[in-house]
Amino acid sequence: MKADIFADLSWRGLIHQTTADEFLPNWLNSGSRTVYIGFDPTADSLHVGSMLQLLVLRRFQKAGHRPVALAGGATGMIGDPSGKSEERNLLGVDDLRKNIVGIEKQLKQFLDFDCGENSAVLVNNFDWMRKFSYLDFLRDVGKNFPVNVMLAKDSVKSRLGRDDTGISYTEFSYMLLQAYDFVHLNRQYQCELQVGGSDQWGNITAGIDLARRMHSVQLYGLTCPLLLTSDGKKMGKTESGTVWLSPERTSPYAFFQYWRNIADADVGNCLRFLTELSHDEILALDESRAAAPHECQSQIRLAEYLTQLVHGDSGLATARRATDIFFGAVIENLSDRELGEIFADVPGKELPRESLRGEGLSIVDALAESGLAKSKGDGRRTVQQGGAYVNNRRVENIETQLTEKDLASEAVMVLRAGKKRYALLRFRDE
RNA sequence: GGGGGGUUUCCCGAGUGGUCAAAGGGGACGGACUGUAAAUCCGUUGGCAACGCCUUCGCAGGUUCAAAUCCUGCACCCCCCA
Repeated sequence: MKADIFADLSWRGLIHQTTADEFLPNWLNSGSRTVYIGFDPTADSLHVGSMLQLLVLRRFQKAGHRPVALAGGATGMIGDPSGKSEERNLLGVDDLRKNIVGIEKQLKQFLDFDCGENSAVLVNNFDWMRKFSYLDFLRDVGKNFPVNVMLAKDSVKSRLGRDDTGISYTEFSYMLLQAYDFVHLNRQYQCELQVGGSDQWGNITAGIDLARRMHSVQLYGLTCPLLLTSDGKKMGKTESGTVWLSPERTSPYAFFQYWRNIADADVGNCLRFLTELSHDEILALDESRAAAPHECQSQIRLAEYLTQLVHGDSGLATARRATDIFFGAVIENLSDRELGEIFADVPGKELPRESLRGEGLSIVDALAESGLAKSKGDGRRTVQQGGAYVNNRRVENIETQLTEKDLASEAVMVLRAGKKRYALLRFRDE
């Protein structure tokens, strides 16, 4: 085998729990194994939390194992109660289908599907679950689940004995589906190891038990820690929402900035969990962070690495250029298209081009129109306090009139109030 | 059923006839500092055709040259006694 995957995962802190601590290291190093992780289609894109799982799968592949990525078309219809304090709303079938398509696209991006022996496999559990009749499922699968064992699982226990919320039969049955997936993948692909977040332990062990009961085979499980910040919150959530992998939902710039702003206390874990940087480089970054925290070398390396990985070279380039501009570089000689990319997250307003002719448009009116100022008085104040910028040049004079020569590109002008609040004005011809 | 207190600008909260666009604090915003952090400091914080004008102090009327402030009615909230 190419590398000692278990030792690497362990060094990175990616192993939370396994079903066979003694056995797994040698087993993984002595042959190519098939490993599976499931992904929930709760949205049409994966987010930062599931990225950790996906990257673990990728690590397995790079170490010579065969990864199976499962999109939960069937399980998504039911809803995993693990880690949820309340009953879920079921997703509509159409949404689900759309989500599966989006997620499969992302899974393909991280795994190699064309590398011979250990090419990745993409499956959707709807494909085999749909064929099951309810009666068959109860006889073949349900019979193997003692309810008293199911009741003891954390995911179920945490929902029982509460007055405000319970658990439906549907969600209660969820673990049977996931357990059966493991058995099915074992039969069809000789999959023997299931990996998941630490909240998946109950579902994974359920699958291992089921395989033993149905086919007398021994399977294995490994869980990873959840990606949490040092104050115990889920990573990848900001005030403005979740950080997604798809550029439609989270622009490369916003993605880059998320990592660029990770707290010192968290960035070490992120480097270990989410990058494939060498141990030496990570240790060197740890040292540089202790010695010169203000240089943010760890954050920058992390942001560049992940943006490149998720959005590619061009995404990274856009993010970099946007970063320069968002932090004050004067904006000139750009095209409408480039500005559109860079300011993808920025609100805009259309105005007739006519307003730039003659006298021009006063800076105060422009701020008010763009929404950066609540009123003209507010805009006036912003200028007087030195907080108004056009194309990142500070506007000193309250009397300033904007004309066509203030355009940053063919038809767009970039307004800014304060350090970070931007807005675009687009001037269209009549 | 009786008695008392309250309702103020984004929030809390002062103001009890003119000097009130309304103290103070919080929040927010701008500036400085800084590591794109935190803290700190300074400034701003109803609108506008702006040394002036208009709108705002629960709602609707009234007294007055002048009302957030006084009177009447209404709505809602709180407390005490039955």
